[in-house]
Amino acid sequence: MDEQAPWVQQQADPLVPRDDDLRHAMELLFFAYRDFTGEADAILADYDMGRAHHRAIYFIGANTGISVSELLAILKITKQSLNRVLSTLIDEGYVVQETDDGDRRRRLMHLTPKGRDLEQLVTRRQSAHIARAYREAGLEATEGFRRVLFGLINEADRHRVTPPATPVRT
Amino acid sequence: MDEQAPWVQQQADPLVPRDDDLRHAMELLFFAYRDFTGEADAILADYDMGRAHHRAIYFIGANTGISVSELLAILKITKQSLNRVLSTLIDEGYVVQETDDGDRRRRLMHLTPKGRDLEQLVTRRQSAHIARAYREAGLEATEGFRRVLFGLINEADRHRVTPPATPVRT
DNA sequence: GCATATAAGTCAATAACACTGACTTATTTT
DNA sequence: AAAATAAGTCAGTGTTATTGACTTATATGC
Repeated sequence: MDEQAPWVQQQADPLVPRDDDLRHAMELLFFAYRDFTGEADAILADYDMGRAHHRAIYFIGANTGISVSELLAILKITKQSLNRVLSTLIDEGYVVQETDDGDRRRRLMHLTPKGRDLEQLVTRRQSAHIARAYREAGLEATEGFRRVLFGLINEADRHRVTPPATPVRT
Repeated sequence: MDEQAPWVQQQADPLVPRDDDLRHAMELLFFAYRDFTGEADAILADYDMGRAHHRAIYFIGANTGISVSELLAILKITKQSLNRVLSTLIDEGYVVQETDDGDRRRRLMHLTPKGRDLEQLVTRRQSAHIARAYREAGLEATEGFRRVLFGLINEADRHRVTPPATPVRT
């Protein structure tokens, strides 16, 4: 008796989304994310890197001076997984680490010019993808897109999203 | 000479999104997708399955009678990758294949009751996640969410998204 | 009927990305 | 001085994906 009878399943209240609307949302998320990341993956493959390298480069670029533990909290992977990626990026001169003067246990990371170049190459390509979708959907739709996605993020992690300099609307 | 001078970078035209708005969108996608899929991954781990198994179960459930090649086109993975996952699902009784009477080369797949149960267990949990975000964002925002995500999908694949029975608005 | 194309399945080898658990080193905090 | 924290490292493992070659069965075009 887990199933609802079909004649009461379709809710009149628009604040209670129907099952097929929720399925639709899940599929949109899957396909959009698949195509969005596929673009970056293709570029990174030319550099013998994968998605994990891109994520590290992106978030170090977006958070200059980030520590290893902060980056781990963003990526939600283990230290060992990050280490493999980070070692490569440091060895090949995309990222540098510097000891924090305030707390000498911490290693603050930033991109080298080479790292910045690669980050921008990928980010620009992905930006163009998003910019097109934004233009086609219209300004109001982009605000809704942000609101829903923000709501999908665990509350504890919402503060990690870097907000735009000036909000488009409140 | 790839960079724009900073004093012309901020566009007045709202249809040309700013760089920081696009970065914001990319981060929202990353965090939202991470937390959205994390939920399903956690459930599937109890069944010794991963994300790939879930995707297969989901799309077979959503497209009863789908062929192997159609499923490959949705997942955009190789036949070999799918085969490993599919073999497990068939061996353990979540999925069955039947030869298509019209074209006997094709194997049409559908979920068993056991498969349907698992699919619904995961889908319901994820639905609750989305339903909450939808409710919090409001009806208008959900429409924007859909419009932008749809625009992020490669045009050639947009027809693969199962639309809701009745569109919420046009 | 034969050649070609398509759908599915299979083999072997490989790589990217992730995991667990245990442990060391340096540094800061209590 | 003891405990906690940040980073790094070691060994072993698993999932998801890849490429390339190949087989089988069936359908289609000529």
